[in-house]
Amino acid sequence: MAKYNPKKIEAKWQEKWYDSNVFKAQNRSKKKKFYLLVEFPYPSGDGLHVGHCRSYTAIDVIARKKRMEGFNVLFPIGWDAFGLPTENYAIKKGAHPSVVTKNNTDNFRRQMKELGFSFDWSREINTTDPKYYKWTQWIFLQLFKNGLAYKDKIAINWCPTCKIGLANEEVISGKCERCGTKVEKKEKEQWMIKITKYADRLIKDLDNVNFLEKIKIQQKDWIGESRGALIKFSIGGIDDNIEVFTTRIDTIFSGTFLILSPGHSFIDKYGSKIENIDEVLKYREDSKIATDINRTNIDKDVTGVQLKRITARNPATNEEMPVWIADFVLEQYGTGAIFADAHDKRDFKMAKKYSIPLRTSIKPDDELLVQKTKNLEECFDGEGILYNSMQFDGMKSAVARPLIVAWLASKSSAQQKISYKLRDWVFSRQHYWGEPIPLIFCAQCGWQPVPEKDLPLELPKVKKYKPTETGESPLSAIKKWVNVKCPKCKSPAKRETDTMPNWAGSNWYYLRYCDPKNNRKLADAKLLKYWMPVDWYNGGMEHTTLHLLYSRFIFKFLWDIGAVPKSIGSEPYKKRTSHGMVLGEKGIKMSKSKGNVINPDTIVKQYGADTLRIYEMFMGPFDQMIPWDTKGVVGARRFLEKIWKLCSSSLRGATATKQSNLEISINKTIKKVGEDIEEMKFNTAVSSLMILTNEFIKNKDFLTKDDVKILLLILSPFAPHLAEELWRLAGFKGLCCEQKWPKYNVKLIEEEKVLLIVQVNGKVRDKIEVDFGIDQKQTENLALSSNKIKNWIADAEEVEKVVFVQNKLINLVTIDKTK
RNA sequence: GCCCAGGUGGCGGAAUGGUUUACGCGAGUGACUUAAAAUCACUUGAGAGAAAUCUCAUGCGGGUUCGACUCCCGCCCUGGGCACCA
Repeated sequence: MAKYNPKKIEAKWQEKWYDSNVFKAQNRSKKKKFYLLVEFPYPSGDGLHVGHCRSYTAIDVIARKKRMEGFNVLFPIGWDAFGLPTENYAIKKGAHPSVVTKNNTDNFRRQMKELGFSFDWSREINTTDPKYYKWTQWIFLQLFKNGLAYKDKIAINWCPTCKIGLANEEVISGKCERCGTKVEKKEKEQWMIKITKYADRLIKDLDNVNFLEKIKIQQKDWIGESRGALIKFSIGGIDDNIEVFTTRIDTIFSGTFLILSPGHSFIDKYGSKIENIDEVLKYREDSKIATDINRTNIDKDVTGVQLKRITARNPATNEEMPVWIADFVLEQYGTGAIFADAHDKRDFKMAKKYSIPLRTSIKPDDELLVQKTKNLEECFDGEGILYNSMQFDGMKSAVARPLIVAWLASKSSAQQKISYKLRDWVFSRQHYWGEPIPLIFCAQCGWQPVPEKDLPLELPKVKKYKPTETGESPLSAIKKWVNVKCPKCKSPAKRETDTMPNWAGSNWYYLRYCDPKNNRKLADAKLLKYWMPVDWYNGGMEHTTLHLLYSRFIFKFLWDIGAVPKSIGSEPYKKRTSHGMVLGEKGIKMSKSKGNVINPDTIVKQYGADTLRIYEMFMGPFDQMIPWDTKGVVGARRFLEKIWKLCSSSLRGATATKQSNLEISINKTIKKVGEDIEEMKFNTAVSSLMILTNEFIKNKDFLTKDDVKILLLILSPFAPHLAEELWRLAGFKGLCCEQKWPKYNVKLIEEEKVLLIVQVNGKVRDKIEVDFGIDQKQTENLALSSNKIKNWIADAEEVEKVVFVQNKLINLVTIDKTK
C-alpha cells in the first residue's frame, strides 16, 4: 500500500466535499437544527493565524460530530472586512482597500478550505459588500428613528502627528499605535448609541443563557451596576440643587462637604455666583489635560478647589457644607458629584489636605479601630454600626440604608437609584473604509435619514481616502457626494461624512447567515425563526466586553422593534464559549517584530492539514493560553502515520475471535471521545484516540474491519481527510463524514477484572486483581491474605476500620492494641 | 486596590476526594542499516538499595478526612480583566 501522502488525499477530499455540498445547511429539514457559530475573521494581510486554526478546528470538530449525530447543522463563515488595518495597508501599497480586501479574503478562504473546515460556503458573507451593509445601515437608521442614536460632543483620542482620531484600542499606553506620539484629547461631535438604555436587561438576561461563568462575570463587571440613592442638596441663595449618587447613604450624617467634577454643569450655570471663578476655571482646564495621565497613578495627591461663597445643605443634618471641585470625581459617572465624608479614603485625604471639617458616623466592628476612627487618625471605609445619626443610631449599615432613603424620600430629597459604569457607544469614525452613516444634515430640518429605498448608501469609489489634516472624515473632501438635497424639504444639505466602527457589521452578522442573499429584508422571518438563536458561539475572550455585548444589545433592539421574530427570545446566543490564545514558542506572544509567527501554510505543506488539526486539538486545554511547539507537531503526524499503517495492513480481511479487552476499550473510547468533544476537552479526546490506536497495534492480529470502522468514525471529526481516505480504501460505502456517530454499549464498558488498590492506614501497600463487582467481605479477605499486607500490620495491631470503594480500593485502618 | 483563571516531571499536560505524573514531546539504551534518517522495542519524577523494596515530591504554611493535586483557612507567585465608579 502507498505511503501516507496528505497533500494528495487532502486536496482530493476537499474537492469532493465542497463540490457535493455535504456541509450545506438545509433551510427545510426533518432533522433538528443546530447553529454553530465562530467569530468571522478580520481578513488581514497576514493570513490565517494558528490561533484561528485552533478555534475553528475545535468548532469544526463539533460541527462534524453534530452532523454525524443527525443534526441539520448551520456552520457558516464570512468576513468582517471593514477597518483600519486594511485601510492603512492600502494607503501604504497604493491599492484600493476593496482590492486589498478581495486579495485577503481569497487567501483566507483558500487557507480555510485547505484545512478542511466544514463551513457552508454557500452562505459566505462580507461586511464590505453593499448588499450586506445595506442592512447595517438600515439597522442604524432604526436606531436613529427610535431615538437611540444621537450626536454629542465628546473628547476623542487625537494624534497630533497623524492628525487622526483614534479608537481606544488604537491607543497603547497613552501613545498612538502607529507613530508613538502622545495622544491628546480633542472635543469632537460624534454619533453615539444609547446602549446604556439596555444596561439592566444586558445584565438580567445573562441568567437565561449558557455562557461561561467568567464571560458573564466580565460582562457584569463591565456594565458595572451599583444600587444606591440619589440625594438632592439644596444650594444656599440659589433656587437650585445639586444631585449626588451614593451607594453609602448610611454615611450621610458624616457628610461635611460636597465635591463636583471639574466639568460639572453647575459651574457653567452659576459661575457668576462663585467668588473665585477664575481659579475654578483654571483648575478645570488643567484637569482636562491631566486626567488620563493621573488615572494610571492612583497614589497621586488629591487636589481640589473650593467654590467660594457656595454652600450646600445636607438634607440629613440640615447643616451647611462647603462645595469643592476635584478631578477624582468623574463627570461621566453617577451625577458627576459626590457628598464627601470621613468614611471614604479619597474624601478623607482631601479633607486632611485642605483642613475641611470631618465627622464620623460609622463604628467599625474591630474595637482597635474604633478609637482611631473617632480621632480621625485613620479612615474607616467599611460597613459598621451607625452613631451620630439620629434615629438610625445603633443600626448596621445595610439595615440603615433603605430606611434613610425612605426617610429622606419623605422629605423629597432622596430616591433609590441604580447607576452603571457602562457608557454610551461612540459610533463614528473619521475614516474611509467603513459603512457610510446614512444621514443628511439640513439647516432647516436637522438630521434626516437617507430614505430606506436609497439604501445602500454606497461608499464612493475614490482615489483619495487618506485621513484629512483636520480630522474630518476623508469623505468630507468629496464635494459631489457630500452636497445633496434634504430628503424632507429638498433644500441644499450635506451628508454625514463619518463612517461606522468595525463593530457595526459584526453586530448582526449571525442573523444574515440565516438568509444571506435576501434583498428585501435583513433576513426572512421564517428562516430566522428556524435557525435562531445560535446554539453555540465560540470566540475570543477579548471580545467579551465589546463585540459580544454590542451584538447582544443590537439583537435586543431588533427584537424590541419586531425586526426579528419574538419567538426567538431576547438573546441571540444560547451558549458562549471561549478559546485560549496560541502563543509563540517559549510562551511569548506571536508577532512579526519578534519573528516568531507560525504560518499555518508552512505546517500544512510540511505535515498536512490533518496533522495541524490534530496537533492544535492535542496541544493543551482549549480554554487556556498555550505556547506553540513545532516539535510537538511531529507527534501528531506520527499518530496519523500509525493509523495509516495499521489500516493498510490489517484491512485485508483479518477476522479473528474477539478479544473482550479490545471491545471494552473500543466502547470506552467511543464514550470518552464523544463526551470530551461536548465538553471541549479536545486534548484528552485525541489522547484517548491515541491510546486506542496503540492498543489496536498491539492486538493487530485480532482486529476486525468493524473495529477499524469505529476508529475511523470517531477520528473523522479531528482528521477528516485521513478518515475519508481510509474509509474508502477499506471499501466502506459513502462518505465517512456522512455516517452515523457510533453508539457505545454500556454493558461493554465494565471490565471483568479490575485492579484494586489495597491501602493500610491510607498508604498504598498492594494492588490485587479482583472480579468486577466483588463485595467488601470478599475483598477484605483477599487483602488480608496478601503477604505484603500482612507485613504492614504489626502483631500488636488490629484492623479497626475498613474503608471500601467498590472496584477501586480498600483501606485497612489499624489500631495499636497495646496502647 | 478589586474581580477572574492558574501554579503537577526536562517541556505541553493528565487525574476534581481513592494507584500522582495518562497521552505526546524531548532524552537515553538496544534492534535494523556500511552509516545516518525513519521505524520498532525498552527505560525515563527525585533520593537510597545488588535487588525485592522503601522514603520523599502536585507554589508555601496550617486544617478537615481512613485517605487531599482535588475541600476549607491564611500567604506567595504567574497570566487575564477592571481600575479615582462615590
